[in-house]
Amino acid sequence: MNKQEKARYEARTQVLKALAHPTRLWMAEQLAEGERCVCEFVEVINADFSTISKHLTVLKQAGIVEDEKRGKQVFYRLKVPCVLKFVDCVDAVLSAQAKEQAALLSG
Amino acid sequence: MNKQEKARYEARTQVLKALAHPTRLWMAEQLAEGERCVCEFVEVINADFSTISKHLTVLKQAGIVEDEKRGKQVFYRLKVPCVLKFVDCVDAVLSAQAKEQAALLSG
DNA sequence: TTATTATTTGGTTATTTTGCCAAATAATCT
DNA sequence: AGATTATTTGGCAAAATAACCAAATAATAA
Repeated sequence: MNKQEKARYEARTQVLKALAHPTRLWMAEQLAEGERCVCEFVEVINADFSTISKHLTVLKQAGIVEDEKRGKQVFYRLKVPCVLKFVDCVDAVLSAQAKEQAALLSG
Repeated sequence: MNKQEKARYEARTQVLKALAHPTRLWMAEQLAEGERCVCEFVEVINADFSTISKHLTVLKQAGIVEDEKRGKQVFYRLKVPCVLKFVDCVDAVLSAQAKEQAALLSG
């Protein structure tokens, strides 16, 4: 693996890392249904607003979301809809694991 | 978000986290082409063999790969092929970002 | 202009992750 | 049995991440 390849894998990893946090993954899914302002997340998520803001910054820097300021509020939008498809595969992994666990217990 | 929902997002996150490391993502992609024994990774990846073994354990515990011991060697296989599709989406994110950067520089 | 609201940024601490080394295990070979 | 090879496990130090608080910014309202 040369330098260029390595750089590519590190870039990919940044995107995955951005989604690899419960709050951020949840927010990304919410944004799939339409834009949200930071204040909406603040109302629903049980964390300091600075924490939420920082999570959104992580998603933004990863290129997953974009933001727009309108008045006093900042709205975030999902930029890359295919992020959703992640979840289907992840759930496939989880259900496969659940089946295995069940088989181990019963048999 | 209730407890059950929260647990679900944490489980999903575990799978994403497992892939969110350059070495692990690369190994997962290699395994998509067919099984590999640990020794093959050790030859190619510039890291201690214990490090490589631990990375494979992370992938295994996330339910992404499975292992089989044959003789002295342990072979790993990709259990959930859809993991590959991650990469397509991730690359879409990256290329969108690259375009933006280019636009910023030129305009 | 001052006050208020919405959000980001800086700083600090706690937690998690990573990677190496050394030691333990397991299978094969002599 | 003892030696060798392949891999995992335990432990530790360094690096990265996460969450909170306080302070800074920005837009609007009074």
